[in-house]
Amino acid sequence: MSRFRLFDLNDPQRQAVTTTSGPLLILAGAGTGKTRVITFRIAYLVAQGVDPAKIMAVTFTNKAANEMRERAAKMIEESAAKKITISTFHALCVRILRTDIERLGYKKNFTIYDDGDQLGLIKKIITRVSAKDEKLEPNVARSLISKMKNAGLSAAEDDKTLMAAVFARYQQDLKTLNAVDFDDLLLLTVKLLNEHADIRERWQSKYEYLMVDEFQDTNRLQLEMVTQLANARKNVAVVGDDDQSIYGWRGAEVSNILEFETHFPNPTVVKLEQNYRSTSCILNAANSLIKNNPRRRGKKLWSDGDSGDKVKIVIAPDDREEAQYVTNEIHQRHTMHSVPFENFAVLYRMNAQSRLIEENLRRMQIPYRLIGGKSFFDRREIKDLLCYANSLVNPDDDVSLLRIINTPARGISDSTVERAMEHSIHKHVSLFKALQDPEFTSQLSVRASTAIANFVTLLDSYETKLAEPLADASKVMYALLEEVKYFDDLGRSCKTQEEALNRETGVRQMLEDLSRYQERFDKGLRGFLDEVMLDQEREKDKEEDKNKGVTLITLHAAKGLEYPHVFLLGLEEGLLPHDRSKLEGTVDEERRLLYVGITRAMKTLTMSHCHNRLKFGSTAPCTPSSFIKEIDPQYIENVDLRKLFNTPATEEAATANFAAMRAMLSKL
DNA sequence: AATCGTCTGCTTTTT
DNA sequence: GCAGACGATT
Repeated sequence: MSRFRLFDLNDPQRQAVTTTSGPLLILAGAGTGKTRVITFRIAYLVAQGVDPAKIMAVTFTNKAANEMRERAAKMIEESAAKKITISTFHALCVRILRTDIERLGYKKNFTIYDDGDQLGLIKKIITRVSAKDEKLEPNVARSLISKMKNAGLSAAEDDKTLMAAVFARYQQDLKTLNAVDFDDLLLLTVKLLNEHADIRERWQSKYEYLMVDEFQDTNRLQLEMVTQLANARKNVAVVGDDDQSIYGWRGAEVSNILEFETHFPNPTVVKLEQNYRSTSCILNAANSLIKNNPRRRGKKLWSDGDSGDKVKIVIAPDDREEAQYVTNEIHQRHTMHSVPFENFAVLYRMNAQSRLIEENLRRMQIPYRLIGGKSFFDRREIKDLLCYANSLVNPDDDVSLLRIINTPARGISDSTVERAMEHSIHKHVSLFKALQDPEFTSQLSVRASTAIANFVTLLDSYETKLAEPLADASKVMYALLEEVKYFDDLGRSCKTQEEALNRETGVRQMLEDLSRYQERFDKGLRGFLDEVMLDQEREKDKEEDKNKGVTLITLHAAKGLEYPHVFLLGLEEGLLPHDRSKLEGTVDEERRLLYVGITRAMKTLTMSHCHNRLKFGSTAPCTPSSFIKEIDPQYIENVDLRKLFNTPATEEAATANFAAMRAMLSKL
C-alpha cells in the first residue's frame, strides 16, 4: 500500500528517514535530496502505523509547505495525507492565536500588519512622541523593534531614549488597534504557550512527531516554539544546513543548528553529503570556499557524476561589458546548443544589478523573468482593498480605517481626521468609535459631520451584509467598491488609461481570488485576509509562470532553487562581501551567500567581476572579491575580457586604471 | 488636492 | 543617478 521504497535512498538518507524517535538533526547539504528525505520520512511514519494527525511539519515558506504536501500526498493514502499538518511557522501561529489569543487580552478578530502597515504606525508614533530636535529614522526603528522582539526583549521601563518610548508606544498601540505584526505572531504564540500550561499541553498532545525544515533559518522565538511544542518524547526532526544560513540579519540564529545538542540533548545526527545536482568541479569550488568559515558543522559535498567544465571567472572592464558578456553568452548558448532560456539564471547581490542585464536582454529580445522587487501587495489599489476589508472585519484597526476614511474623497478632511484621532486618544476608544461619538461629531460643521455619519453608516451596513449567514464576501466587497465609486476614483488618479485599467484588474483579480477561496474553504473574509497576509507570493508566482525565460534573481532569493547554467555577477570587494558586512562583522554570512549561489548551478557556472563599476552615478574602481582567492584554482578557468579582445587601452581605460591605482595607494 | 522641485541616501526581505 | 519623501507652491 505504501508507494515508496527505502532502497531508493542512499545510506544516510535512509537513516534519516527511519530514525523516528528522539531528536534528530539532519544536516542536508545543497542538492542532497532534502525534500525527498522529508517526504519519505512522513510516508515512513505513516507506514509504521503512526496516526497522520499526529505528524506536523513546519516550513518557512508557503511554497515549501505546498511542495511538501504535494509530494507527500503521492506517497501515502489521500485520507492520511489530509490529516497531516504541514504549515509555515506563521500560519501555525495564526491558527493557535485565532483560538486562544483572548488569554493574552487581544480579541480574536485581530488584524495582521505587514511591513508597510507596521512602518506607517511607527512613523505616526515617532511624530507624536519625539521632541523637536529629536530624530529617528522610521526604518531604523522598525528593524530595531523587530530585533528586540525576536530577542525576547520588551521596552525597558528605565530606558528613557526616544527609541524605547517608540517601542513601548508601538506595542501598546498595536494592542489597542487589535493588531499584530509578523513578529508578534511568533512572540505572542510563545508567550501564550509559556504562560498557559493548559494551552501548551493541548497543543503538545496534538502532535507526536515534529519536523522542521530550513532549521538554520529559525530565530530565537521559533526555536522556543519548537521546544514548547515538542512533548516529553522529543520526537523532533530538524533539517537544515549551517552553510546556507543567510538570514542572520533577519534574526535567524545559526547557533540553533550549530548547538542543536544543547537544545535537544543526545540527538541522532545524520549528514547528507552526496549531491545530485552539480558537477564535481562546481562542488569542489564550493567546498574550498566554505571551508574558510570558522563556525560550522563541517560537511563536504561530493558527487559521483561528471567533473564537468571548470568554473569560469570572468573579469570585465566595467559593468556594462559584464552585462553584455552575460547576455551574449546566453544568446550564443541558446542558438548554438539550443539551450532553452529557462535553463539560465543570473544571480547578484543587489536588486539594482539586474538593470543592466534587463536592458541587454530586452535589446536582444531574450525573454526573462525578474524575481523580487516590488510586491503586488504593495500596490496602492490592493492596499486600499485590503484596508476596506480589514475595516469591516476589525473596525478597531485605525491604521486600515485611516487609509480608506477619505479614499475616494468623501469630504472628510485631514483636519477632521486629526481631530477625530485626538478624540479617540483622549477617550481611549478606537477611531471608528470616536466617529460615532456625538460628543465629537457635535463640535463639527454640519458638512463634516454628515460626511462622517454617511461613512459610518456605509461601513456599518456592509459589516451587516458580511455577517449574513450566506454572505458572498467577494460580492459584498465589490458592491462596496461600486458604492464608493472606487474605480472611477482610480481612473481619475491615474495618468494613463492603461495604468488605470491595470490597477482595476489587480483589484478584480483579488476579488476573484477571494471568491475562489470562499468556494474552497468555509472561512470567510477573515480567513482570506490571513491567507493573503501570510502568502504574498501567490500572485507573483502566477505571473512568473506566464513568461518563462532567463531568471534574474538575488542570491538570497535563489536559495533552494537550481539552474543548469548560472551566472553570478559582481564578485567584488564591497559588493560581495558587501561593505556593510565588514562593518557589521558578518563576512562569514556573505561567504555563505556566495556558497549558496555557487551550489545553485548544475552544469556550468560563470562568475564575474569588473574593473570599474558605476556606483551612485559615478564610475568607481573595483577590486576582485577576496572570496575568489579562497576558491581552489584547480577548478577555475580565468577569462579576461580585456585581454580577450586585445583592445588597446583607450584613453578612458587608462584614466580608469590610473584612478584604480590611486585608490589602492590611498588605502595603504 | 495636486504638482513641482529639492533633498537625501543608498543590501539582502522566507512571513 | 535615481527613487522616494517631503515641503512649498498653485
